[in-house]
Amino acid sequence: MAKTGGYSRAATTPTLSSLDFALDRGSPVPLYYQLAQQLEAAIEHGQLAPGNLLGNEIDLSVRLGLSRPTVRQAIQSLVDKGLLVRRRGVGTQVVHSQVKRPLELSSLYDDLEAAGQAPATQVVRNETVPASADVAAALGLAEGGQVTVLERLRSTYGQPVAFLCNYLPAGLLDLDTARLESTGLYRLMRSAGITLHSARQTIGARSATTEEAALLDEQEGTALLTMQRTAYDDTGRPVEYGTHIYRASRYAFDFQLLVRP
Amino acid sequence: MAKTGGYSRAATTPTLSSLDFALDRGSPVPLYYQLAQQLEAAIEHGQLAPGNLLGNEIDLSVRLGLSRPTVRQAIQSLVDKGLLVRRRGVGTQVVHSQVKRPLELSSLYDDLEAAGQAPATQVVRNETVPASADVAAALGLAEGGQVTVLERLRSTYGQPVAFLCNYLPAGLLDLDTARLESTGLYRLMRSAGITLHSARQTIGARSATTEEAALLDEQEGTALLTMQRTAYDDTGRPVEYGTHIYRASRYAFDFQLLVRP
DNA sequence: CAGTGGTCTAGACCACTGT
DNA sequence: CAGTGGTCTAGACCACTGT
Repeated sequence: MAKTGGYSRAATTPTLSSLDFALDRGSPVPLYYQLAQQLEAAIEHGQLAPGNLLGNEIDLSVRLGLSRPTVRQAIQSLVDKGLLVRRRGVGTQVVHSQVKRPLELSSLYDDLEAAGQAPATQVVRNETVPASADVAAALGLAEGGQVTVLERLRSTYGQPVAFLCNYLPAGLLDLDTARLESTGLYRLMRSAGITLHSARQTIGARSATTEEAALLDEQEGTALLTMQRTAYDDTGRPVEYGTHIYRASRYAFDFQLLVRP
Repeated sequence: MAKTGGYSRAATTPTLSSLDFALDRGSPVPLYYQLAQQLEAAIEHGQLAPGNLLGNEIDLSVRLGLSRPTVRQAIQSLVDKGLLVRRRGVGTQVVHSQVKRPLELSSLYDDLEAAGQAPATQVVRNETVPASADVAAALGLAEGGQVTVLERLRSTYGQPVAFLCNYLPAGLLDLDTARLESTGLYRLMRSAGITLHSARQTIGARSATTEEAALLDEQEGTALLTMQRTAYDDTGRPVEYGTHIYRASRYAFDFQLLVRP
């Protein structure tokens, strides 16, 4: 194989070298972030195909007029997203199968809306009560501490999808029934300045009781999907505990997992 | 408030300043990783309590004899794990509620073993067949391409827990029935040098058919938990597609989610 | 052996936070 | 205003990979 320095290097990056990245140093958007977004766009639009090598970091930084750490920061953020793979001694490649959706703390409302299903919510209960032992434990409160309990029936096209029971520390945010019927709980929390950071979820299944079947327009004994979740804000304080049941005929959990090394 | 440089700074880090971190520059373990592990241990053992401030990065780097980027790299890895929170202008704190388990691509075998349940596996089917359309699509193969199909019944204490059906590209690894009965599929894959990187999972529920009920020692119509998963290696190639059913009375999925900003 | 990413240094300036 | 983390530079040496 013929080998000339510049030529062979260019040959490993047929598409990347022809892309131009526009970096704006006047912008408040960090340079590494500008680069990451443009690389992501190039991957998404197929200009960088799966398996393509990116070219080494040093060349890339020289070509872009950036320092190597800045280029690495951009690349690392895409590695974290699962779009690129790095191998020492080999190079940085676009992954073969793209991760479509990163793992997210799923919001039923957002999921249904994203699927074009126009979710509707009926608030069945919205009051402040003393916490039972299990709720207090989940929310890190003293037993008998005040919590707001919400019960909501969520439907699409006039058919119930899920029955949601949630507990929140009283006074954490304003839980207006009208607003709860027009949007999701997590959106309300976000707009109140609460940043969700992590959650612990348990997903299981069981047969519907008579009451549950009636609520969800199913027959007694039908298989239901169940979820319990405690969500934490960015300081690690529990902000929400929920027990949900879903009609298995109308809903399933869809996850994209990334394995962190 | 009395304020003397050294004193007030020490006051914000009552515990950290009394901890000593032992960094070994002769070790092949990176310095940032040594620091991260010692910080993590200090958090786990309660020497750094939830809400404690870590002290600013500059001081920390001077005290440890490290550069600031190295200290930042250690801190960032714990922020990624959900153990620390950083706020510009405020500082770095230990989160209030610790993330017990990071999100993982769960292996039923490992989960059961970790719970002290001594899982046993019976291989019901292990053969190479042409791929059906759905299996070929999931694995990115041509329809009719060769795939290995595995059917396994997993039990603990002599009672079935799940029935697992998996498809893998033929020849990807040696799937010895005896080894499959003594360990989990993911462990076999790891020991064959396959690094799992991401997966797409769907979790749902449905009623057991007569055959499924018989397999799992349940009654027809019982609620079952179902999972479909396609797993990808670190280059993004699909390496496994599975359809699993679980006895809801004996198993539930337990997840720890981190929300990436 | 050449080429790659992994780690590390010693700075600099800035944006944001809370008093 | 002082203190914090966020971004960025311009290097250095090393470990690993594949030929």
